[in-house]
Amino acid sequence: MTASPEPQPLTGPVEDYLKAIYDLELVGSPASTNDIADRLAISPASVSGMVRRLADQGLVSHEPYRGVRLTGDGRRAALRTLRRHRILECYLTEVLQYPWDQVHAEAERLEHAASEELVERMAAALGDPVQDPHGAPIPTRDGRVEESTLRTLAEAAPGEQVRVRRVHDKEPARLRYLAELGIRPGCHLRILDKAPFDGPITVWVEDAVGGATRAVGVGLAAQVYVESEGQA
Amino acid sequence: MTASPEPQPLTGPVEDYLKAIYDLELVGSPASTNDIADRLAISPASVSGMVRRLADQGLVSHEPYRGVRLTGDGRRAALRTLRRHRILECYLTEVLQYPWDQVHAEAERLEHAASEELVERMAAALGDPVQDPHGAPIPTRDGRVEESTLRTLAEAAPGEQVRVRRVHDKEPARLRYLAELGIRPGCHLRILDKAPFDGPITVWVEDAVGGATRAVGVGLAAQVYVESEGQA
DNA sequence: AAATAAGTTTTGGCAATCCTAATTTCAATG
DNA sequence: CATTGAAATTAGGATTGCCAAAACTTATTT
Repeated sequence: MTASPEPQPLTGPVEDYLKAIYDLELVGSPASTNDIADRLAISPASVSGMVRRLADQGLVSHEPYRGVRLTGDGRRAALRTLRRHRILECYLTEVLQYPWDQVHAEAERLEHAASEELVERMAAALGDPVQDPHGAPIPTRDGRVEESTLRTLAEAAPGEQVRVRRVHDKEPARLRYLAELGIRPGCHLRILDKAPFDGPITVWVEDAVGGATRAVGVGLAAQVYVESEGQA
Repeated sequence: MTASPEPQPLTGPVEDYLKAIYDLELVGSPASTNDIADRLAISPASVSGMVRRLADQGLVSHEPYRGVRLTGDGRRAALRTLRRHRILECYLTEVLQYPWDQVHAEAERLEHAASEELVERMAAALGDPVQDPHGAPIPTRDGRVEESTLRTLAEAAPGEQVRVRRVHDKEPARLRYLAELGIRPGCHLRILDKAPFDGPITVWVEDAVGGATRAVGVGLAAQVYVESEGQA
């Protein structure tokens, strides 16, 4: 039995890069320099520089002009950070009553400073949650996640009944608006109509008080992940 | 009525310097380069460099070869950080059941990342505590503290009865040992004996189960602050 | 006053991260 | 196969923070 090697502490920026690459890789292909740059709002040139350092540290493998992939170590580090981030989000929401749209930003800052110890105490206080307030799965202590491939609300067809599983968490304004509409993980929707030419999607929100009809633009609908529950 | 100017966010190291200078200034004289260096465990050369930047930012005033003093802005910033630190310590101890000797290190990391918002939510959850687990006073939101000048246990005379008000918090090992002895803020001691030549101080610890006699070296006793409660 | 000890500052460097501008590479097109 | 446009990389700089070693100031001692 090999002792699990103590993961050396990474800097904040390094953790951010690894998270971004992890996320970009989820769709299958390696993460491109530009995508990483967009995601982190820094210049592509800076990404080139950092990617070399990450490769030197064995956290990613880099094929020039082809993109970046996490190594085993890199992936484990990314998942540790993701676990910290998502447990922090749960804790801020459930225990400290943080508003839905603010938890992401706060967790983003805390995740680099919080120790495993602290995060595990929070997880225990919450009874080891399995998903964060936006529906994202929380990696286990030993680095397992089940990242389900979900369709977005923008892809659902009229007549379908769906359950919202997850929503994007980066933009507070959009989150506040979704909350207003009553659309949040776990809620049930029926797709009533989908206007042509990328027009709005009209849905029936079961869980709103007495149910309600709402129109959602495609841009927003593309950030809402759903799971099919049947046809009307 | 002037609007309180939004304090710009400071970097972690800057906050650490300000806290150190605040602490060193408490004894009256300006903080010397070497003292700051010792406190932060960095070289005097680095302190010189940083002190210039702090002075440029108007956070400290610096008389070369004479020492450093916080300006009004610097003092306010130091107290904000101190408030964050101490509330975090309370929260970790009371809500998350952190062991006494570990809260300082965790709070030290979190204080630079936690927002006012988060800290105020924690303070509210605790009912606005006025002192941290080691007995240090918590500055109010508007930057008031009552830093009482206390004697140390090393200065107490045999026959005195004292109440422990505060203990140094930086060294986990010493804190664990003090906890073992039953010496913590709020507890009552009677000084039984003080051996010559900086020898140990023998005390009767009221609050230990059934009371107990303990011998404490001067080094440790100098880190325990007490308030007189009478003579035997 | 001169010498010395103690403390402080300056100098010159290094590492991590970021930037802009210029250059190189890849792949697609005429 | 030469051109071209997009994407990526390198070059050259800035900033924040840190350090070790050299140079300097102050204060004390002879």
